[in-house]
Amino acid sequence: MGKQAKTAITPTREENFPEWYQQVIKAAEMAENSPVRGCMIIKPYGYALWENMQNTFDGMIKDAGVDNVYFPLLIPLEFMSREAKHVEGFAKECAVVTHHRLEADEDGNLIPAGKLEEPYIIRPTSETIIGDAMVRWIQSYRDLPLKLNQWCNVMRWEMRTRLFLRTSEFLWQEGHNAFETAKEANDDALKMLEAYRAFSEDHLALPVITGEKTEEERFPGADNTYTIEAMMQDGKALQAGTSHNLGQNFAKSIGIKFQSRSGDEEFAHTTSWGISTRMIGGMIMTHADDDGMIMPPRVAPHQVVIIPILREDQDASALNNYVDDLKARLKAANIRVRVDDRDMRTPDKMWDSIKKGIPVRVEIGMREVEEGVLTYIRRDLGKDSKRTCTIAEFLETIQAILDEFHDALFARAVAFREEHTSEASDLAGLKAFFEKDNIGFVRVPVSVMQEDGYEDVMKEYSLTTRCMPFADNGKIVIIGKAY
RNA sequence: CGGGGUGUAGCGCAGUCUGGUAGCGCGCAUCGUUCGGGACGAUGAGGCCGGAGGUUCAAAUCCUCUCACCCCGACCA
Repeated sequence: MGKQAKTAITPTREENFPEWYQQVIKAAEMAENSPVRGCMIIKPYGYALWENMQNTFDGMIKDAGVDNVYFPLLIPLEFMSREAKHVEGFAKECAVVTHHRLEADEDGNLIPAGKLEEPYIIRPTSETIIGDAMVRWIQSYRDLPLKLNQWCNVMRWEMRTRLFLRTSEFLWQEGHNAFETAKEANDDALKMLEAYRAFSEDHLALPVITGEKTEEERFPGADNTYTIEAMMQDGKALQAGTSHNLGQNFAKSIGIKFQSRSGDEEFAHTTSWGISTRMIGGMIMTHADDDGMIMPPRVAPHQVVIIPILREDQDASALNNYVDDLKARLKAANIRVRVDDRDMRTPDKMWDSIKKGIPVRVEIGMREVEEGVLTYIRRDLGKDSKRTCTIAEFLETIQAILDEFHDALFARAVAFREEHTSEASDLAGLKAFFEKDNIGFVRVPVSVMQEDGYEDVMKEYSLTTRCMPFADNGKIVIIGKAY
């Protein structure tokens, strides 16, 4: 009524984008802040999404000939210092384990005791400890390529955190591959980036620009850093995944060598590549609207929600049988379906499914039961998309509906990105764009990075180079604000 | 680590200046009427007022110390 908001989420994107983002997560029950500073609690609905993402991408990793492994959470401090560039990159944000026991003092407070001879750090990434194993596992060119991946948590002591986008602890996969030749390694870095692009676009409906990072944005110790960059609805960029060609840099600093075909001792060429729970943040900021989340169907925890609608004076058994039967048939068709039979008012269930972004909502009341039909609504199109069809028809078309849903989400995101991408030929043009409070990306010739005053402009508008798109053969660099 | 702010019911807050034994909204529970795009009424449960010490007949309120968290700046997927 009067005090009722027009949108399910307040504030709207327009009013306050960062706050809107937090509220979408809260309303969809995906995650919340934890008692541990900077760390999140991923709730069942959010974790189900992550599991689906993992399952899909894990299959792609295995198709690429990579084996899964697991290495320890703790890394000997000394390992870090083996890689000078690594120290530069991560030392400032490492959590350090210095004790291995707690003792009670006279007041009963627990205090750390048993100081460790050598402290451990909690992995910010596992390059060094996996590299240490590679040193032992690789002796001959016959041991190459060696391709390893692990799904795990890592910790980086971030100053400012935001759910999914930047948390001190986050979940990811980190791949670490070693090769005989420079070309193989570079090809591999590009191949894994292509896997990220495919995963992102074909499964998350997240359009990305593939390209190479500029020198200033490159991963410490990498020869090349490749990236997928997405544009959020506020025009900011999100680096959604990176793949690094480390050349022989890493192998040299840690000692990964092998006997080559000619019998000489050579250093391996390595790559590393990762995507994380950050991608979930990207999906939210790309797809969600002022009524909450919109889940891309291929990874959505529930693709279809069935809401039974029953008045108290009606007999539930006929409806229940009808709904159970439909559910079974959808499951048999490999559709992830949920029946919302919770003890809640019907309108509340509907809004709940909207805020959670379940792609297709099916409503079934006695009307439908009597006629052998169902009514469904697409989340992205809203109540005007309401259709009634027979059960048979629905079963036949649901996969196509979900595919169309995916395509529509993707097309909408691409259109947004295109609308908010401009071209400029020089620094003055770049400055003019951001001076006017425009949002989005500006494509400029790479020579702009050489212009006098370039750094001042970048700093003034807090801009960063996002990437040099492959599509432009390294002639263009995309500049924008970023997460 | 600098600058600013906040700790009172599950959540969001008022009360603090001007001490008098704790309140509002949402949520939660029960009952009734409701239920196809956010319902309403009635009743009810729930609080060592962040912690410690002090002043006082009396402290959420005043004083001292402490802890935690948030925001803004320097780093990052």
